Amino acid sequence: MLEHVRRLTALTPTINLSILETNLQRCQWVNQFKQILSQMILTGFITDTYAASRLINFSTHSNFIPFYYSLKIFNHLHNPNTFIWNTVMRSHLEHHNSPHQAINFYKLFLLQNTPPDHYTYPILLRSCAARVSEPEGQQIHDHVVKSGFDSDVYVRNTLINLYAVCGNMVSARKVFKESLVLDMVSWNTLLAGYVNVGDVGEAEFVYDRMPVRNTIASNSMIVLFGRKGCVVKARRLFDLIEGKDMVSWSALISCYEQNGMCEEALVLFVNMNVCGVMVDEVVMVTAISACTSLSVVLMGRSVHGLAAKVGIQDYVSLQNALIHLYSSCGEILDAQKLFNGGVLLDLVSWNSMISGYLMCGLIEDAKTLFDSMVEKDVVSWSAMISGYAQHGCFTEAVTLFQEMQLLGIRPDETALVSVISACTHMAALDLGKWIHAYISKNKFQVNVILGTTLLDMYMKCGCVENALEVFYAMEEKGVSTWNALILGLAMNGLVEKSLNMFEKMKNTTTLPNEITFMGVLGACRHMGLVDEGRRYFSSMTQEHKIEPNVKHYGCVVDLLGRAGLLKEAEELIESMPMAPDVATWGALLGACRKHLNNEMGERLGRKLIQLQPDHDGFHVLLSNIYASKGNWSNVLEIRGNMAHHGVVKIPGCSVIEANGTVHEFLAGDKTHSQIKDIELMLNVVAAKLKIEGYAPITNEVSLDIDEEEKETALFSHSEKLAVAFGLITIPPPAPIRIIKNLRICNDCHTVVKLISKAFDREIVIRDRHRFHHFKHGSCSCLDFW
DNA sequence: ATAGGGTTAG
Repeated sequence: MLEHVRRLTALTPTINLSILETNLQRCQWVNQFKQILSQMILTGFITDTYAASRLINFSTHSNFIPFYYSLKIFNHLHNPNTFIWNTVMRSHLEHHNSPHQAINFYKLFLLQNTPPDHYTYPILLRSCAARVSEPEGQQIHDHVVKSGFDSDVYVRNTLINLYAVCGNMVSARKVFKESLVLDMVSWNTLLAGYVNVGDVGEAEFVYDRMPVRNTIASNSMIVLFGRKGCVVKARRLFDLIEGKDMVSWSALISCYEQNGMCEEALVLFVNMNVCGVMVDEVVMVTAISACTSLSVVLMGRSVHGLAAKVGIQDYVSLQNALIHLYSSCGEILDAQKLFNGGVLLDLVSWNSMISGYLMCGLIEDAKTLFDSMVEKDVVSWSAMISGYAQHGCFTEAVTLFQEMQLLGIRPDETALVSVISACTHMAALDLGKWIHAYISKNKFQVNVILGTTLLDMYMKCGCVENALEVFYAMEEKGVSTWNALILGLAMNGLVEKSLNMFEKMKNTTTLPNEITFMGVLGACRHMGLVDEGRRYFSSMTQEHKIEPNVKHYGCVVDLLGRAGLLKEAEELIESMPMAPDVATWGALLGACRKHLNNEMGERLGRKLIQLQPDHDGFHVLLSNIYASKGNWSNVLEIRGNMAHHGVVKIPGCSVIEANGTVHEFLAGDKTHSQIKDIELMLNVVAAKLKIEGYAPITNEVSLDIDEEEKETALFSHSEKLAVAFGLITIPPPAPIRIIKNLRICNDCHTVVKLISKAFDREIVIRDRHRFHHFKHGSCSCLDFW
């Protein structure tokens, strides 16, 4: 080592201040720096405090010298002066993102009996501000007062900033008021504090009383107006600014963007370029974000091109925004190209790419990338879990959540929401309850989204009591919360309570939306409240100015149809501004059958089968109409057509009893004993039905099932029907598979309707899409939202 | 030396 040093110093035997300055100016590599350092140690020049401070200053400000070098030099100094201490502390704060270390160095500094100067405290106060740590800041404030630097205007301004950043405007204002000297920075800092806490009144008060209003102050006000949704005020202020700078434009553009006025944001961005104002990566990120919201990939490409032209395309934030843009617009290859070619990628880039893949449905690619990550954060896990949940991979979502638990990573709200929604879809009540307990145990804040998701889960799993508990415990409730409550109660048959809750909602400031009215109209339908249904329907359009959607119409058509108002129902269908969906027509056809209006039923049924021959529902509805009149030859004709069109489906669903017990019915991982109960039930029904003299139309149906389908599910719907009519015996239990995208078919409906009639028992069946509520041999459905 | 603008998971 010593030999090495000697060899190096032999090249430049002497050193003094001017040689040091020259050498440092030329220094571009770590080895050159090492050479200078060795020389200084060997000549003893390092003990010259000023020379040492030049060396430290250089090393902390260069980007090629590792920070531990600076610290090593620092440790070798015998008597570092205040300047050197300040340099090291500032370096921790500014270049190494460790304000905590800056404060630790201050503690060492105090032990040295070296007096701090007026540069020392601003550095420390900024460190506290960076950590948003008011108690630490308060301590430094005490030191400031003791050391007498509290009259320094720089120190006072950084104190105002500290309290402002921590949101303590009382203290910020106190420091401001007690200042003998106030400059523009003091005013702007106080103003920025009120902007930070979102206090428009106080901010305007300060802004109006400023002796001089410069561009920085006006820009702050634009930001505030933008955050508060006062777009017009922001624009007016922008137009009044004499010397608009890049930040003024940037602030207004992001004001538009944040308030959903993305076209205006882009127009302003183009204008900014036309006016020859310089653009940087910050304003470009905002512009790209606006392009993403509007899905205008071409505009995004031109911003990308501009960034390349200006030479700032390598900024990580810009690349991340572009990855997000391209994957949102389905241009996943462009996103991938950016990601693979990115030089300076960060965690956000990886997370954006993962969510980009997920957005495009490339689940495997997302998982591969996720697995290859060396360092994952909560966002990575949440993105992956919620991606799984959104694509119906509920088992995978839950498995990944459990993996995350095993690694001891605390999930965030997104992960919890996603996994609860997976539980909702799978009717995995036990796991859902476990997660609820986990949330309570770990003191997670149950906010609107999380609370609503839990409430929704309990409602959709039939646990009304638990759902209500969650509802009442929630401090803040959003429209989605009320919707989950109102719809959930209606779904579970508590219709009166559902309507009561809607009346309660009217007393709050939360306005109902189209989903709320789905619940309300659905409740009226369950109860057969024709007048109320009509009234709510008109209040939705008249008072609340909500355009009814297909489902709203369908609901009212069903309500009218059930009440026997077939003509009115048909007229409503004809008045619809959009094409009626299958359920709407189904409601009217079902009503025709119930009210024995064969003329209308046959007319509509024949028309619909012609329009949509591949839909099993219409065939069944028409055959039911014939069956109710005993026209068996017509029934067989329609059933034959069904087989011809290949529309016989395999069903699957879960049955939820009023007490919340969930039975997997026809599919799902359940024990044989539960199936046996159902078998037993069906056989009893079969016996009853036979006595009542139903015709065995199921002969035909069971023949329609092909061998392949038989292997897929243990209970095909035709077998069930056959069982119900006592025509065949149940085959020995085979392993039951979970069938995805379960859908209750019409024959399954028929069976359960019969059960509900025979046992005079209400049954609620839930599949992936809706609740089926069976009562007295008829069924009404409420769709999920 | 202290004051103003942006992005990612749902």
